[in-house]
This record gives sequence, structure tokens and C-alpha cells, in this order.
Amino acid sequence: MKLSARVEYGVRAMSVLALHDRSGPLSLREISRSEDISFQFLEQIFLDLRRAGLVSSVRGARGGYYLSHPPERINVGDIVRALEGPITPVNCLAHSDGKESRCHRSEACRTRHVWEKLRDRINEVLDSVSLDELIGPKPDRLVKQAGS
Amino acid sequence: MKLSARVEYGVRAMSVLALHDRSGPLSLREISRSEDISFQFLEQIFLDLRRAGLVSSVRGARGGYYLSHPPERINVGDIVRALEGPITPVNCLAHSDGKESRCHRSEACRTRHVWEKLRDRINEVLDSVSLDELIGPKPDRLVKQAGS
DNA sequence: CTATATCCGACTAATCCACTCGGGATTATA
DNA sequence: TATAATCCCGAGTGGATTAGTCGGATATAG
Repeated sequence: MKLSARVEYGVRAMSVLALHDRSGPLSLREISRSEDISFQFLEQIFLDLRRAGLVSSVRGARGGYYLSHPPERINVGDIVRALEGPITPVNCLAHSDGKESRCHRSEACRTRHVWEKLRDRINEVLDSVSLDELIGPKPDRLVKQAGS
Repeated sequence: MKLSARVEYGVRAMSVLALHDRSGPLSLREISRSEDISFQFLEQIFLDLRRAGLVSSVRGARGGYYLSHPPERINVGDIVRALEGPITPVNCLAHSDGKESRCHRSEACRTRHVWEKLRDRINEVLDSVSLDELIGPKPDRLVKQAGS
């Protein structure tokens, strides 16, 4: 029940982009340094993030990446799914071809329901956190909830 | 974000034990056959389940395993944790020594909160399903909810 | 033209996982 | 008592996955 380093790095890197939103592209070299993540590994990760439409790139000198959408519209679930594919706690839940792939063992479906529930809850949690929230409470929000 | 085959097999095997609750020990050979799981692999799994106190064993001929507690008091979370250890979606959440292991990167804790939330929700879901419920709705329960 | 970037397929090393092996200990039953 | 059935257990193995690297192509600012 672990997420990959790709996801952990991806989320951290994306949170950096969120912090610098609307201030031009940020190069992977910088993110790599500030977050202490292998530059070449980050490259692989960002290829997938771009293909998923979460970030956009500017090539060439002074290029880099920036968020394709405002931080409040990108959530952790998007990043996880972009980097690991759909969340399937057990193999029998993976339906690569779009069909409802029933396990060949009919009675195996005794347990199917739990795994579906688990999958849905995981997605809910991940989808409930936006980059916006990730980079910390905004000042006004802080005032509101931590009034005393 | 996957569970191991150990867990999948373990839950299925435990559900078989639940079905035969209070009718003497069930041998791994039988479970192995009925659930089509490698016998020797099942042995490994049940060693851990026993060490976790979820099942008890009877050695020797006509021996086997039985649930240490009534099915409604054993939940899927118990089984998962017995077979995979504590649930830690990312490494920085693992505190092997009992201390609060902060990531050495202080700002990494920007993301820590999400992973903690995720971990807690996963545990909640897994803990909310007992073996009892897993082996299917009891007749009377079925009547109640599927009245029409 | 050069330096700085992204882009990308292929490769490698390490780790993990599913499963096996070979035996030892225990006990019902013939 | 002999035998077979069963749990017990440390150690190994082969394949898959993952984390990370490499080499080079392409694009662009200055």
C-alpha cells in the first residue's frame, strides 16, 4: 500500500510550481536543486505530467514548466493518476480494455466489494486536496479557522 | 497504490475460515485447493496471521487453522496490517523506531498532511469491513434491505 | 553560435515480490 | 509404534518493478 517515489517527487515538484504560479516557467534544474530530486528522474516525471495535460512547457533557453491550470483546479489525484495510472488496489480490479473484467473465479467476488470501496475512498481523498491547499493555508483562511 | 498478493490471498483465505467458523480447524491444503492458491505460499501467509493473533492453529494430523475471534470482530484492516505491516503511503510516514520521524527536509512537510490523511482514510475503510460482512449478507439482513 | 532548456528511447542497478525448497516438530489414527 | 497429515520455519530463487542514468535530438534566448 505504497505510492511510488515518482508520485512523491511529482507532488512536491508540482507544489513548487504552484508557489511560483503566474511568474513564468520554472526550469527542472531549479526544482531539482530546491527539492533535492535527481534532475534526470524529474525529467521523466514531467514528461508524463505534460502528457497528462497538467503542466505546459516552454522549450529552449529560459524555458521550463508551468501549471496548465490554476492551482485550485489541480488536485493530488490528478498527479497520482498521471504518474501511476488508475488506482487499482488489487489486480482483479484492473480493467485495461474498458470491459468490466470479472475475475475468472466467480466466488472471488466475495472480496471484490471491499476493494472497490477502498479504491473509491482513495480517489476521493486524493481528489479532495488541490495544489492550492497543499502549499499552505492562505492568510485570510488562517485567520478564519484559527481565530482563537 | 497496490496491495500485495499476500493480502489478497490472506483475505480470501480468512473469508473461507469465516464461512466454516466453529466447525473445527480447516487445513491449509483444503483452503489452497478451494481458493486455488499455492499451498506453500499460504503457509507463509498463515504464519504471519497466527503471529498477529488472528488465527489459531492445531498441529498434527487433522489439524489446521481456525479464527481466533468471531468473524464480526476481525476486519480487513487487521489482515492487511498483519501481512504488510503498518500502512504508509509514502516512506516519510514510516516511523520504524516509534519516534515521530520528521523528514530531514523541513519543507517536505508541505505534502505530509495529505499522506497522513490518505493513510487514515485507508485504515478507516479497511477497518470498516469485518469478515462477517465479507462473506455476504445474512438472510435476514437481505430481507430487510432488499424488501421489494 | 552558444548556452540553456525540454524531449525521448534505451539502458542499468537495485529492490521487491511471489513463490519454492528442504527439512523439523507435532499429533491422530491404524 | 509406524505412518501420514499437518503446522512450523529459515533460506533461497527467478521474475517483475522501480529508481535512476545515459546519450543524444530539438528548440530558443541572447
